Formats: sequence, C-alpha cells, structure tokens
Amino acid sequence: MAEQHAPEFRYTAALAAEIEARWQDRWDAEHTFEAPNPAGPLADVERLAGRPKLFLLDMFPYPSGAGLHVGHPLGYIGTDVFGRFRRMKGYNVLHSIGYDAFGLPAEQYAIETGTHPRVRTEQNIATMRGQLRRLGLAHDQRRSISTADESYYKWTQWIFSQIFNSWYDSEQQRARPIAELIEAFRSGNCSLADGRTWSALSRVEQREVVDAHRLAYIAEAPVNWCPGLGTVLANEEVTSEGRSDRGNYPVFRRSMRQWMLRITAYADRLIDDLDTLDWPDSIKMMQRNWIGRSEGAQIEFPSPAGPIAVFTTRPDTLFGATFMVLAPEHPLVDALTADEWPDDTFPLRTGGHATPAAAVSAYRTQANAKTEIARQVDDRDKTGVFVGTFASNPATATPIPVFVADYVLMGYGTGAIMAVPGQDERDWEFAERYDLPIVRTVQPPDDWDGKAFIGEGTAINSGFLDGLGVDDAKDRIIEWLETNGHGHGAIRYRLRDWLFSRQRYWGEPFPIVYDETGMPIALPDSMLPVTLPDLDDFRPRTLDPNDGDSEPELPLGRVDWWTSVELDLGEGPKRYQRELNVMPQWAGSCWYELRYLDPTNENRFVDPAVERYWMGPQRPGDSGGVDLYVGGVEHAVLHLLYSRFWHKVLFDLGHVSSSEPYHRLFNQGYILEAAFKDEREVYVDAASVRQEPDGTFTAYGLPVTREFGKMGKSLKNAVAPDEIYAEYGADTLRLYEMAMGPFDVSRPWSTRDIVGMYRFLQRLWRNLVDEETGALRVVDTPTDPETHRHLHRTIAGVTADYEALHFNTAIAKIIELNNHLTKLAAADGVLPREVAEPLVLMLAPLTPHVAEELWARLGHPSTLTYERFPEADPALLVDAEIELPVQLSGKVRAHIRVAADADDATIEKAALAAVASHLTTATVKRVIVVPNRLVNVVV
RNA sequence: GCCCGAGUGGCGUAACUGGCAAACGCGGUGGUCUCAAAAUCCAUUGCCUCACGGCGUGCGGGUUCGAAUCCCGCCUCGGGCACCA
Repeated sequence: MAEQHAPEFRYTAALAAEIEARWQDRWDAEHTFEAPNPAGPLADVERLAGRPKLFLLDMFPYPSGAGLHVGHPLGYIGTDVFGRFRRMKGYNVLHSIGYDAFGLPAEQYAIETGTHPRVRTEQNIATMRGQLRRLGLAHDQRRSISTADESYYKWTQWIFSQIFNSWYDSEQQRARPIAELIEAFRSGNCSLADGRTWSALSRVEQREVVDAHRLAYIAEAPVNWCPGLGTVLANEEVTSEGRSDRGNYPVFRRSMRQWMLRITAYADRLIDDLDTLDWPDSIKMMQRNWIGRSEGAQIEFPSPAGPIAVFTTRPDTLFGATFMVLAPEHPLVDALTADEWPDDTFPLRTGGHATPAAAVSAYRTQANAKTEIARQVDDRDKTGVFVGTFASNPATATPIPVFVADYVLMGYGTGAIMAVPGQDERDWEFAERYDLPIVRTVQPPDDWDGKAFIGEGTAINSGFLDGLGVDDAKDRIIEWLETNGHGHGAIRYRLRDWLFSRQRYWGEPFPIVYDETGMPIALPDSMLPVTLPDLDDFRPRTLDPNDGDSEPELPLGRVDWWTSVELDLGEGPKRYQRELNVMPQWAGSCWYELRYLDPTNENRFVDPAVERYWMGPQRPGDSGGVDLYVGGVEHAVLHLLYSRFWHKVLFDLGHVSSSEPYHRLFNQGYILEAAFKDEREVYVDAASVRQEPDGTFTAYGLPVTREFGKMGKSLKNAVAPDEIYAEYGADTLRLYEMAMGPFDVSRPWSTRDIVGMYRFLQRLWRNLVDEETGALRVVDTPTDPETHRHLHRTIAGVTADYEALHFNTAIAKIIELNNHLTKLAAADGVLPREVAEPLVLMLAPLTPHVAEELWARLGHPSTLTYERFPEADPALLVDAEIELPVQLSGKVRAHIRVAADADDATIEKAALAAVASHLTTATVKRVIVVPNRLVNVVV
C-alpha cells in the first residue's frame, strides 16, 4: 500500500489502530464510563450531585455466532455519540449493553453448529463483546447482563410469579395481589358468579375460581402450532402469510392447553398511555392497530338453540340484519343444525346435501382443510351453508336464516355475526351468492352506484331510528337493547392474550410445579431460580413442517431427575411435577433495562431508589422510563408491547415508579446493501457480482438483478467491520456511519465513500500535528475575528444538531470549519489553540479515540470524556454587516451588503439601487424586506 | 383494498417556522508536486447555450411578492394491516 512511504506521523489506519487500542485500554483501566447510582453497590453520591441524569438504551442483540457486520452497530454508534455529548454537557449518563441470550435464534444456531446452547451462547457473547469493544463504545461494562444467566433469569422467573400471583381489578383499572382477591372472596366482599358462597367450595374449587382470575393462567385455547419449529407461537410471531416469523415455517391453528398472560386486561391502558410517550407516530399507530379496539354492541338473537350473541360495530343497522353467520367452529352450530331442510330451501344453500347435518359436516371438513392463510388470503369467495334453522331479529321480530361460513372467524368477537348486506360489503357478497334479502338501513347519496353503503347517512327502514345519523342511531339502539334485554354496548379488541409457553429447551423454566390435583403452584421466591437443567440432547424432535396434526414434544420432559421433585411447600415434603414448557424468546427482554440499573442486586430485581433515580417520572403526569431508546422498527408490536405490559404490572404492584418502560423511542434506519438475485430469484454472493459496461450486473457470466435490502446473511451481502478497521480504523467507520445520512433513514452502504471521512480526519490531524516531526502545530496566538465567528457558529450548530440526533449535519459543520482551518494552517503554518481545542472537543463524541489522542497532545493529562462541551458566545453569532440577496419578482438579481441592524428603509434604498439597471422600464409596485433573509422588489 | 412514510445533481444527501436550491462527502475534469506513480494541495463540476440568458426539487394544477417546503388531483417506491363484523 501507499502508506508504507507515508510520513511517520500521518494519521493512517495503522496509527489509528494503535491509538484506538491504547485509549480503549486506558478507558477500561480508569473505569471512565462507569455511571454512579444513588444507592447500593454502584453508589457514588458525590459524583451524582448536581448532575442531571440520562438513561440511554439500545435494543440489545442476541448473541449470534455469525459475527457483526457494519449494519449492526449503526444504532449503537448513534447512542454512543449522543451519550458522549451529554456527558460533556454535564449529564450522568447510564449506557450499557447486554445480550438477549435465550430463545430460538440462539438455540437454532447451537443446533446448526452442534454445540450446547450455553457453551455456544457464552462464546458468542465473548466474540461480540470483543467486536463491540473495537468500536470504542462508552459502555458501563459492570451493567452488562445476559438473559440466560441464572442471576438474571432468577428475576425473570420472579416477575412471572408476580404476574401469576396477581389479578386485574377492572374497577380500579390495575393489577392487584391475588391474596387480596382471595380475601375479598373469603370475607364475602366479592361474590362468586354462580351465587355459591366461598366456604361452600372445596379447596380445589376455590383454586379453580382463583386461577381463573390470575394474570398468568393455563387455558385450552386456539394456538399457532408450528411443527417446523416444534413449538407453539404467539400471534405476534406469526406473519400475515400464516408462517413463523422465525424460520418461515407453516403455522397451524389448533386448540392446545398452554400458558397465557392476560395482556388483554391492559388493552385500554396500552392504547391510552401511548399519548404520554415520545414515540414515532407510525409505531404508536401500529400498536393501536394491533390492539384493535372497536366500540359497538353485543346483541343477542333468539334462536331454537338459545340466544346467539353477536358483536357489531354497527348496531344502528340492526333493522337490516337479514341473516346470521356463525364460524364453523362456533359451539352452537351443532345445536342449531336442523334434522332436515325446511320446505323450499334453495338448493344452492344446501351445498347439495340431503340433510343440514351432512352439509355442515362437509363444510367444516372443507374449511378445516384450508390453513388459516388460505382462509384469509387465497380464497376470499364467500362460501357457506344454511344450517336449516332460523333465528329472530330482535328489532323486527322477523325470522332470519342462520348460516355457517368461514368468512366469520371464531377468534374475533363472539364468532358469530348479524349479517347486514345493505351496509357491509362481505355480507352483500354473501347475500348475492345465496340470494338473501338486502335491506338498506342507511340512505346512500343520490349518485351512489355501489353495493353495500358503509358511509355516513340517515337511517331508513329502521322504525324508531329513522331520520337519525349513524352516531345518534347507535346511541339510540344501544339504549333500546339495554332497556329490552336484547344486548348492551360493548368494546372488543383484536389483541388476544399472550401465549406464553414454548416447547423448546433454551428458555427460562417456569417457576411452577403441579401437585396431585394437577393445578399449578408458584414456587416461593426462596426457591428461585429454577435452574435450566443441562441437557445433552437439547434438540427439539424434528417434525414434518407441513403436518399440522403432529404433537409437540417437551425437551425438558427427557430429564427424569428434573421433571419430578420433592419439595416442602408448607404441607411437608411432597412430590411435585415441574412445568416442562419454557418461556418464550421475549420474556428476558421484557425487563432488561431495569436490570442494567442494579445488575448485582441479589435481594431485589432492582433497588426502588435506583429505579426512581434513573426512570422515575420527571414531573407530575409524566410516565417516566428510559430517556432514549434506540432500535429498529421490527419490534414495533412484539417486544415493545410485551415490555410495556410487564412494566405496567410491575408498576401496578408497586415495584417500579415509572408507568412506562421507554419514554422516548427512536427508530434508527438500517444500512442497506445491494443484493443480487439470479434468474431463479435466488440470492447470489454480492462479492461475485460484476457491473458490465452497459450498466447491467452479472455473476459468473449470468445476468442478475440488483435490489437494496437490509444488510445480512440472508441477502448474502454483509460487509464485516474488520475490513474497514484494517483499511481506515474504527473512528473513520464511526464517522462514516454517522455521516451517511439522517439517523432515522435507511441508506445504502458504500465502501467507496468511506475514504471521504478518512481524508477529513487526516486533514484535521495534519492541521494540529506535523506529519514529519510529530510536533504540535498549535500555538497560543489570538484567532482572527472571522475564524473566531466561524468557530462559534459551528459550536452553536453542532450543539443543536447533536441534541436533535442530526449527526450527519453536525459532521458537515465540523468539516466546514476544518476546511477553513486548513487554509489558515497552510497560510500561517500554525493554528491558534483557541480554535483547535474546541474543534477537538466537538469531534470527540463522534471519533473519541483520535480526539483523546489530540487532546493529550494539546497538553491535557486526563480523558476529555468529562470536559465541558464548548459553549457558543451569542455575541459572535451575528455579523456586523450582512449580505442580502435582492430579488426582482422572485428572481435573484443582485446582492447588497448592509449593517446587520439597518432599518427597512435603508435596506430598501440599497436594494433599489442595486437593481436599478433592471428597472429602466418597469415601475416598482412593492418592496418586501424580510429581516436577515432577503429583499424582493415586485414590479 | 385500507392506513402511514418517502420521491432533490452521476451517487449518498443539505436547506431551522414558505425566503439565494444543492452545504458536506463520493465520483468526474483540469492543474500543482514528481523521473514516474500514489498521497497532498489548488481550481472546476445541476442541465441547456459560444455567450446574453433560460430551465431546474416525481407529474399536472392552485395559493403567494416568493413554494423542495402549503393546498387539490395523479404517478412511483418503501413499510404496516388485511374477510376484525
């Protein structure tokens, strides 16, 4: 390389590497980035005094063995720059990083490599620590955690026990300890739904009643069974194509007994409290949509098999309900199925079967055969069969036929609908197909040529509702339903309870055992953690990904010595069976930010005083929480919803003072990289692609197409940071990643462009250090006024940019100043200290190693981490004389120089003089003077 | 289909609440230095035109003294949701 003849003291990759290693060692040795707590083992009250706090958080990584690529650390660098800036602004900054070590990715990586997940995970964490250290991130290493450490998951289990041992009081709108519910039952303050008295119940019956109220409960429920992964998945982990988020295997809808967490109890608060958060609107919107609150009414339709309950958001259209539809799985279907077809039943409605029972049975078989995906996406034809029975419309007292159809889903509402073809497009389609009556109950506009009218309008054909608008009609009908006992106003959510158990090995064991009654018992805190047993055969049984009827197998069930245990839970030593499921991927990440605060506490998951200091509300009405949380959008509804839920339970039970975990959320963009597909639509290794003279791309002589995607293994386009370190050093990489574009926007990686940032650092270094001798070129001479003003403008701009996370424009301003100084240094041979020192300090958050080195060469013995960030002198931000453009009807024709404080009349006179030559024929209609901006002469 | 977000030079991008479009970087061109090359430094670089000048922020309209920025109608790309009653 050309570097071999470079001057000895030039800022080269080799020098950068030496500087970087030296400063990283020194920061470690001096514990530079350790943030003091107000209490506990990490306390240092003196260092805390008088400093505002900043709790900075990155979405922590799972320790993959594939190693980092340059796309990974973008967010970490951004938070590091911000944290370093705020330290220099006097803040006590908590910034660390841990590892999300349990769960599918770690386990699957272990399976691929044939190494035990614990061994694999620990190796990977060590590797990642090393890779991240090379970037010079200012993390407090004492606070780093791994979710798979016993000392950590002990508290994950403890929090689960807290959730298990609580119930949701819907009157007070908060979770309360389960003991308070038991006491309320015992004292008679709370009566049982069926009217029995508490003391009349057997112990088992009492436990059943209590268990039905817990926030963590076991239920037979429709679940997403993924045989390809050998486990069930939460709704949030299933893609809209009906496949697993991880691994992209088919997912089957099945009924199974599983652990559930009652997140639905928090639906309203999870929606309402979004208003207290400083989050991107798009993420708030996604959470609101996911929770999917709908307001409407529950209405009961009398039928021979008893009342059929439906949920509707349009109770105002009740008079137009001309038939009903039940999901094939609806429990009332069998009872409603008639023995024979009523007279005059259309052949179309019977599906060609001799009896309703045969028709329903055939239809169910057909519906079952379709996977959930087919029911939702592929086949939107409205099919169904008549069950041979009529229900009654409570408003009109008219008999209406009951159908079974798979366009009604058991999983939403009551699994049954009142069909109002006049005001619902799906019902219209169904009514047309099966020749059912259509009654409009909302007057469409005159020019309406559509079918179902779902818009706003006046009620018609609706008895006492006629003439009312939609909203008034809704209020009126709900009143009527409630008065006449046909139903009531109701709210429904799309959100389901969180399916919380997984049939895997590599996860947190539940702190639960079962006694001889088969009912779950939470282990006392003193018995935590329940350690995950070491298992040689940790692999899930391989199942056919396409066989939805297969049964899950529990890896923990293979450990005979572990599955059954003798314990004294207050009744003397007895045998108990352990829970064999493990917790899902998301459990550990639901509370990790809290553990950073107090990582070594053995008595509590976090000391309340420490939590209050870092996360407590800053003012009345504030939710509190992490000050800035940076991560990708992909966790918009998974992690971010689960985490809020757990945090709110902890808040309700008085364990934390903040009602939300993350006060401000920022989604950094991704680093995109060109990816190439061949004609079979298969990705080819980007390194093998060449660009042809005509601009097209080929790989091994065959044409390929280019697209831009998130950098990573799946697109075969990852760039390793090590290559960049070797060529330019870590500071240049940091600078380049921050300079490429706005922090929240995704942008394509371009190795070619990095050299620009490298040249800038070299130029800056050369301005301060003689490349041949290594001598300092900085002297204590006064700065010329122009440079001095330029410096202060830069300080003001850079400060504002850092504060707003606009790192790219901060860099542009620093480069601009340095370009000016390059001219100065070329002319004078030296640079004034008065400008050199602030320049180095401003650069320090971005490129801390080279900044530390220059700071030391400038004669400062200690780290610049806690130096005050330069302050701009407001007096220097305004020039005495300014240049203003003069427009003639909006086009710039001249420039004038005027005193900054000149009045409008003076400016106007100067402007008219400047454009006089253009004004020979025209007359001036108006002159607009915009202070400090421009002058527009209108002709 | 519905709901968000975004379209600016050859490329990445900048322009605070409407006020000189293109700061900063890459790339290109010419020069300096050198036996030569690299590095460095200097100049230049939106498009059309020899020039005067004109045209330029996805497209078409509008508001305004003035629009990348505001309004209306489209187009394209990215993301989310998707038979949710």
